Amino acid sequence: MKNQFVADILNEIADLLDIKGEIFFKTRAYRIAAQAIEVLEEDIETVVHEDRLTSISGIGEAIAKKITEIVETGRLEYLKKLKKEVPEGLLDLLEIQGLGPKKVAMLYRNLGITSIKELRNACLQGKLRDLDGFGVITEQNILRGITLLEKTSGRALLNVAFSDGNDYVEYLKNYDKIDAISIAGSLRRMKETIGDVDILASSNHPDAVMEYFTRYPDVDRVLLQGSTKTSVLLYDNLQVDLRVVKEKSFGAALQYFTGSKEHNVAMRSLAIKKGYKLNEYGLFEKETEKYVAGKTEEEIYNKLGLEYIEPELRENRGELETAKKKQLPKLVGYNGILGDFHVHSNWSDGGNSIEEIATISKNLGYTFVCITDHSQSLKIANGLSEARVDKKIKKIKELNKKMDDFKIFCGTECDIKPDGTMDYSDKILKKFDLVYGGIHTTFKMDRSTATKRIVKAMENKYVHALAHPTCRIIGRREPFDLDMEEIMDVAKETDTFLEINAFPDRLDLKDIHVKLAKERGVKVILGTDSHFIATLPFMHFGIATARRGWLEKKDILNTYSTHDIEKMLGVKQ
DNA sequence: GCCGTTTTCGGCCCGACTGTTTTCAGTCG
Repeated sequence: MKNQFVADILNEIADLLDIKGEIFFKTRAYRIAAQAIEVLEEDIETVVHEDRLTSISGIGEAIAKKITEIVETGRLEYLKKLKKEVPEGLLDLLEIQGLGPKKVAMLYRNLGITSIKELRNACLQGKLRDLDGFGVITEQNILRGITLLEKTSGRALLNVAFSDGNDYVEYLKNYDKIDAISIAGSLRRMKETIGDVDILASSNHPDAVMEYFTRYPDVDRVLLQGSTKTSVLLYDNLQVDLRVVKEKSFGAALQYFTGSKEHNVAMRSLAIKKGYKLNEYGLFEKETEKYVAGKTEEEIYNKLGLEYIEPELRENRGELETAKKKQLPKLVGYNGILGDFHVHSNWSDGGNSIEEIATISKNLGYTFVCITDHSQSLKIANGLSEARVDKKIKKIKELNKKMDDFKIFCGTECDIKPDGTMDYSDKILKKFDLVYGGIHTTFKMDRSTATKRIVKAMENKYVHALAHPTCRIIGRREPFDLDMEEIMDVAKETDTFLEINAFPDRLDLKDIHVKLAKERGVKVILGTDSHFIATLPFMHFGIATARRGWLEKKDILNTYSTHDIEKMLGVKQ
């Protein structure tokens, strides 16, 4: 059973209880428990069977009992009972911006509204304005919220938010009343998807800055405007928030608005334990309210007895404890990668020649690139027949002779067939510098069959690496339900590298699996899966994921010299 | 509902903005 499945149920309970009007702290307890399970690195089933649930912080007797029931029966009576009391459609209403549990409950009790469709009709008929706390403007805002929800379905991919956010910051940098500026929020943490872009600035003229902010050419609509916080919606439906603070609070605010929420809660608790109070304006002595720190993030972390924690680590996944012991990893740098292992050329379904890919790679500062075209059975992608493999190897050999200080590896992304065998014979596989095994067909498989399929591929002695291990496509295809612990163990035994596929809609392995790999001693390989040279810079997002998984240079094949890589892959000189 | 060398009961992170009010509740992050 997936941990996510259990976490989703607990979050659903929290939402339902919220609408029922339960006390805030009870519903929060369910959300905290859900989060604890989401970041859990081991299988929740194992924890249940070994009776260790209550040893997880945030899970007590009552929730442990419910989790046990979910794991053992696949369902939960309590949830069934709640759903009888609270119509399920009300959960959809919570997704609408500006609607929370109190208002949703009000709509249900007074107007019997249980779906977005009914809500829209009620708004259009002006039925909401007579309810306590509602008005004409609320009706209009709800209608807008519904339209937005239908258009966006929530979150943006990292690359979209990254380029929108950085463009916006460049625009703001031109304004002389802004003293300091930074991206904050989940974008600074480089999370795989971004709900909205947070930008933080320091200035002594906040109102003027907000005015300038709202005049950005890509702004469709100003959602709210104040002197500390202003939100706008861009034409591509991404929301951007700007906060403006005084210089001496910039570090505290940056820390606070970078999050994650869970990291901040842990930080605040730690501050309280040490006799301080931490908020977005600074770190203060609890008794005297005396300002202690806040100009930089570093001084706040240090005052609390912690090493500086990189934004990518701030997810409350053990970073505070490790920072206390001064044992945080020295994360791989964004310029620490020497080449891309996963690139398709026009020999299969890519858009560029091997020469073009090599030239651009060299311009990016790389010392190597690996061309990994598809294998023969993937006809739709013009996979290479065995005869064409020999031709391609010959071609790359010739190109390498002409290159100074740059190496083109000849690889393949060889299809792993449903039974776990490879799409090329060992005789052919042997000829490549690097063999990725990758799944491109038959995605509907149960956990044990899918795990066996991948394990069998990794056990092939000519397979060096596993491409996009869970095969997810963010927003479009669910990941394989895999026994990740077994995958990790076999990867370790067979010296198989697991890929972080850097393409923004894959980012596969994802951060928590990367961290698991590191803890299991499994090495990682980075590739963009580019089919056009324009996407080679997506490597940045793969590195971000590596950093979110606590990886250092030594954990990643791409950081080694060409000579060392050849040795590690067993390439014939 | 969870948690605890300040507590097994009484806390639980907290500030900004909006829209509704006429001092505040709800929502958001």
